[in-house]
Amino acid sequence: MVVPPGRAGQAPAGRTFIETARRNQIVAAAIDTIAEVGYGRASLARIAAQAGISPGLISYHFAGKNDLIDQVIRDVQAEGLAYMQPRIRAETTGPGMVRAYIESNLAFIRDHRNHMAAILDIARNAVTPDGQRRFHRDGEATRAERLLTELLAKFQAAGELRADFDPKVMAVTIGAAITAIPPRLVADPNLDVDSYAAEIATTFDLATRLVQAHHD
Amino acid sequence: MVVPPGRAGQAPAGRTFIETARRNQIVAAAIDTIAEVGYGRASLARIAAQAGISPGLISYHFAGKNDLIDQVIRDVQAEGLAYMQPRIRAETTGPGMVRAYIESNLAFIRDHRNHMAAILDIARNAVTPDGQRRFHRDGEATRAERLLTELLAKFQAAGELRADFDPKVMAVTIGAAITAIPPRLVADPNLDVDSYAAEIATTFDLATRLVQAHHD
Amino acid sequence: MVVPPGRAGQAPAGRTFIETARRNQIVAAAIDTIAEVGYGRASLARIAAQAGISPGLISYHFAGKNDLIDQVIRDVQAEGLAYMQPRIRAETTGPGMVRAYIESNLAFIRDHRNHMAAILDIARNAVTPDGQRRFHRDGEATRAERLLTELLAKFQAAGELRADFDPKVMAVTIGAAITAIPPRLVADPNLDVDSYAAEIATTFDLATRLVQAHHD
Amino acid sequence: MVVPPGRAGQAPAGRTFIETARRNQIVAAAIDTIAEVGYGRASLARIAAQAGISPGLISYHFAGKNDLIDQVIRDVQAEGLAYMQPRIRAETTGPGMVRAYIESNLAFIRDHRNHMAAILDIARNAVTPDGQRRFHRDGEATRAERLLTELLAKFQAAGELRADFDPKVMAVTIGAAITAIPPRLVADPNLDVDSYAAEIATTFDLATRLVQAHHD
DNA sequence: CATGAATGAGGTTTCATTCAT
DNA sequence: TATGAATGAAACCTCATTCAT
Repeated sequence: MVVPPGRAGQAPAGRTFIETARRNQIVAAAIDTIAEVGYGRASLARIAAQAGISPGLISYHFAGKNDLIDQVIRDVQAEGLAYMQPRIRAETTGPGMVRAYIESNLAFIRDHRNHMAAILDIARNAVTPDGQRRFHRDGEATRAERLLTELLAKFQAAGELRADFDPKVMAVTIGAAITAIPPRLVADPNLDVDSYAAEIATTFDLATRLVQAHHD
Repeated sequence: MVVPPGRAGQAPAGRTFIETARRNQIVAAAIDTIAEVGYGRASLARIAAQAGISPGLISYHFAGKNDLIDQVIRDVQAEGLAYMQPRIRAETTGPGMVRAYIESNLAFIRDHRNHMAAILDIARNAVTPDGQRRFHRDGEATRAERLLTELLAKFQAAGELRADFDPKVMAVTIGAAITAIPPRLVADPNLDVDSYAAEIATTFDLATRLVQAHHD
Repeated sequence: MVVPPGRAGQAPAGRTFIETARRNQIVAAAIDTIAEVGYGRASLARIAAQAGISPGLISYHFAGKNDLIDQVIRDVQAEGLAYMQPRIRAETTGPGMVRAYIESNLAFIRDHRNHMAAILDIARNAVTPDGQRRFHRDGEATRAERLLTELLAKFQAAGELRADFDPKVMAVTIGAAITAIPPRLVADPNLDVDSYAAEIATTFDLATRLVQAHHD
Repeated sequence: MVVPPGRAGQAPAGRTFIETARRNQIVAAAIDTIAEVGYGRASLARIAAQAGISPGLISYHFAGKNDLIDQVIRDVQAEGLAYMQPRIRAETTGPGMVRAYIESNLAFIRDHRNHMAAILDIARNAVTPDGQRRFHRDGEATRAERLLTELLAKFQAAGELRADFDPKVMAVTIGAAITAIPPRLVADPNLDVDSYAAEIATTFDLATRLVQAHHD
């Protein structure tokens, strides 16, 4: 059902081939389960059933539920960045970068329907044993958000984008527009992601491009 | 901690004064608890502790957890619409409406920090006993989203906004930009909502206004 | 809904007229509620709702749930005996007594559909706070059963009934045949109690009458 | 305490040996608990205590309390029918069948003291979550009652039993006489079931046999 | 490596009972 | 007298986690 996570096949130091395969299988099952029923209902028993294994095996391969969830986050983030970064870095103009960021991000979402839905749900809901949120604490930015903020600021400084927007706020806004899509895509598999992408890209192209002299 | 919900003081038919007060107190405690620990961890026991009452008392005043949650949704939605609608309807121009929508929405959020955070979390996470999502099913639009879609289409038809954007996609995008704020505001109470609002309003002003002739 | 319990109107020593009326009203509501939903689901709140009063009022008039239940038993038993005894005592022959016992008992049931259903359900289910059964302990016979046992033995001794049956076993058997009816009558209000009564009376007439000489 | 339910040792498809043993153990504990304290007080916690296990383990092996109760019913019914049917079918005469029905039923009760007491209590008290009775709805006959009704009608048609009794009413009456025994046997372990059986068998032999010509 | 059995904590809910008004 | 608000215990059930095999 799910495209296997990107690190599949890699065997990090100290892990056997089988162990790596099992971990990847479990992570994939976790992604599908969370995307389908939400983080709150994604019990280890359900994830195990999705993977066709016993619940105890998850505890054998991961230190606990949090450890599994961390691996999901790491895998999906790594895969997403691997997909997006070359496409963004290939752009040399400000507007080109903005468009590439949006379109590559949504293309990744289109091709990995459950991955982003899962980690967004995790980010919003996962808690530590004492009830603190495990992610999005203290308003800290996500990794992608920090990258985008830096790029926007760089092209502003180069005079390639409108100078008078706050790059952090714009990055948050663009990020919000993108992260609105995955849950809708899960709920409606026929959603036309590409046309959403084109609309959103145009929206933020207009919002960030250098303003022309004009007559009001 | 929380601004009391808007219906406070009203005693609907068949409810005593004390009952109305208690229900409002419980709804307020639910809003604060959900905003703080998330819907998934907002057990009736925790909400009761927040309100300083026994868990059983919540069941005495509400038919069940779903009934309480429904009341939270109704109260916050009613209060939000009561705040926003006059400010939006007062605008007669397309750009004015877009700005008023964004700014009134964020002003409401600024003044009722936990309310929107709570109902957004509920909308994303609440499920029926059989595991179906109770809200946001099948990608259906929220009430506010439908309203904004209609307004955008109306001003497009009137030639007051750029004609070639999809009003539904734009409404989703604007909604996403706004709903990104409440969790950040909860996490960082010093967040300057007004400056966020101004930035976002400008962003979507540029994205939706009639495009001037210009030289690329 | 229910025919008011028989003691209505009597004001035992130390009880005001209003208090007696209230107690009778509550007992009647308890009978209907137990007959409808069973003893296990007949909470004080539900009985109070059936009576149109508040739950606290029941606690005011009765020392506790057990006290109320005891009153139900006493009232229904008293009323039943008041109806049956004269009809039974009027009979002078053994077979006549057997028939009168069965028919008067079922006539009382026919005219007070919920009363017997309620006390039978209570007898089978009511427990003390420490979990012991409150009635039918140690196989002790009911009041009606003891009466019937004595009558059967008397007419056996008089040579009016078959001598070689155990009067206690026969009383239990007759009692079982009768007590099978009330729950069926509650479930099927159209049940023809009179024809049941005639069949059962004939059955036990044949079973208890003096055996004729006959050829197998 | 209880004779283990009849399916013990059988391992239905998909169940491990241990699981089958545990399920049988839990069913046996449920039977004893229900017979002792009644269905209403037979909480899963009490059944677990009776079995010497934790309450959660019952939920692990059964989908819920209803699932466990259903298994109790199925096991006891299957075992009872397996015991009674051959003994009844072996009889070729009407009076023989009536006697065999009563005596085999009570012999089963004598040898499985708690089994019938438990399922009778369940049948009278078990309800669905919305308060409907789960068994004995709308006065519908039990399985054993239907069987007996058919047999009585068959032998009536064959001229082997008195023609002018209603076979359904007679079946209800015989069933009532039998089901009166289990709770008494539970309350008084010294009850002489066999002599009860002989008395009851004679009672219904007289009530159903062909009436001889006689002089009134 | 892997399973399935088992536990104990915590969830929502119902209910008899008490008490201020 | 009567109400309705309130409590705390106990019900069923889910779940992360541990452990013998």
